[in-house]
Amino acid sequence: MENKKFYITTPIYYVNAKPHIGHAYTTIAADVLARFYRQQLGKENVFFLTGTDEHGAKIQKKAEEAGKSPQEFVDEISSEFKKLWAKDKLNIEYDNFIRTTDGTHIKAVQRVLQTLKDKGAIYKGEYEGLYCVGCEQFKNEDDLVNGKCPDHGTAPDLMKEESYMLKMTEIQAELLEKIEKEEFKVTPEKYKNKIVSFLKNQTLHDVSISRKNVSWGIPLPFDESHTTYVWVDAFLNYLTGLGWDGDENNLPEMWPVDINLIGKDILRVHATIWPAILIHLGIKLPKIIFTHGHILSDGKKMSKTLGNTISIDEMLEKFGTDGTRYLLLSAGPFGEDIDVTMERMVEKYNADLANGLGNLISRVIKLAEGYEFENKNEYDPLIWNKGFIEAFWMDKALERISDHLIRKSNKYITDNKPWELKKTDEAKFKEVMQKLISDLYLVSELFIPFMPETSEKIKKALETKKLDEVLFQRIK
RNA sequence: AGCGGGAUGGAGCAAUGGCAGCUCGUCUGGCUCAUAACCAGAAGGUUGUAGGUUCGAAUCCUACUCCCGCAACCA
Repeated sequence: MENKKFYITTPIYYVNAKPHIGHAYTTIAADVLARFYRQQLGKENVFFLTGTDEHGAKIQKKAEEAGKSPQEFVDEISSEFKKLWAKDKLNIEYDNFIRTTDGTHIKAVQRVLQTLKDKGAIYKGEYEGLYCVGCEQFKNEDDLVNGKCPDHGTAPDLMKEESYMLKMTEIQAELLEKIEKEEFKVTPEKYKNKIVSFLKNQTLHDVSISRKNVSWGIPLPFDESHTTYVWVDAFLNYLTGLGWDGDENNLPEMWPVDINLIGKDILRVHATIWPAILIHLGIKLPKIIFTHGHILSDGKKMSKTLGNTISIDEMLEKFGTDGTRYLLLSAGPFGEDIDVTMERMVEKYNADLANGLGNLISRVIKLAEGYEFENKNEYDPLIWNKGFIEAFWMDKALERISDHLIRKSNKYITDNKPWELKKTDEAKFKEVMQKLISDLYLVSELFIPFMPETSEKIKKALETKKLDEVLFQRIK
């Protein structure tokens, strides 16, 4: 059955640091999907949500270090994300940008927590964790260096603290069933397998959903001495981002989520705590959790220590908005880890965009100058990419446009020599050019979701037979 | 230790039982409409190692080597 609406989300990004290439990758992919479905279903039937996650101990600490209030700090970083998504940067066309510090979000979260408490899904228990006395905070294994707090050089103590807990064990069987039956589809397959084996092999323990000594968070409505643990706060954005007020009997029309797009680092929580909350509330689960891989650089995780990071600003500067969008999406199969290096991206940029697409447009426009041609393309652009995009094969979709249209057109020009025909056989010349122009109209339409600006520029050039600027100047 | 992913011509990838293909790079030739771009042809691989199954293996099985990641409240 055909979906009549399409609701897609990115994770909301934690504002402990400025946006990086990974955030950009997820968001570009979501944007391409959203733009594609807007073409298919109409703008009003698509909702694309992104935003920022702004509470928690880590933020509180970072703000302190920066000598700012938490609110100032999160305002600043959140706006960095917004700027990066703007038209002059990555050109992300979201329908809403939610912030977990929005008043409406906070109210809705509190309402949900109260409901969960009333339903008996939340109880008072104890959270056990590694506590650093110097930081007055619980630490995660990942925060530690050689088992010691990096700030204080001391090993944290195993400590217990009063905390409210969300019942996980009792929903485990139901969750597993929903995942196995793909009522709650975790995809690609390998990630589903991961989660299924995880859920089969151990009993989920109840999770702590509050913190006692973190002030930068949403206070529990039934115990103001606790703030809400960030994950619980964050997950609910997928609902509050639609304007939901926290009443489970009054869900937004766009619900459920069609695609929760996430990176593999946050798969486990998204496939356990998030659905657990919804099951407790009696709300339908998202249809699909799509997990994509990470961006590696030279086969390794990007890290400052290794010095192999590639900044998104650097990419934008070098490749422009559409170049960056193209390169990230075509770097490898969506879902797998993709490996990028600046060197290879420059190569691909030159090969596909400058020498391929850009040069093709130049030569066709020059040849067509002074003549009139229409768009006589016979293919339906909405069908052309459909199968691929529905399968999330954005890289394959791009590859096929390159192969079937761009390379073929270049060959067609060489084979038919329109510059000669122009002098010797005008009828044939017009026929050849008409075919080229029509194919390029198709190219411009197919690129709409991927490279909206470029698509526009191509269309304009085809209509006016003039190219105002060189598309994708070759990088030396 | 365990779990997951991977190893294919110089580089990056494709091919899940049937002649090992694509892009980039290299070499040679062609073209001159175009962004020193475009087109054609060529060279280059005993598919990580060792065994096994099969008429047939990159693909299935076993063992091993190496690389990467994960190892629940890290957003």
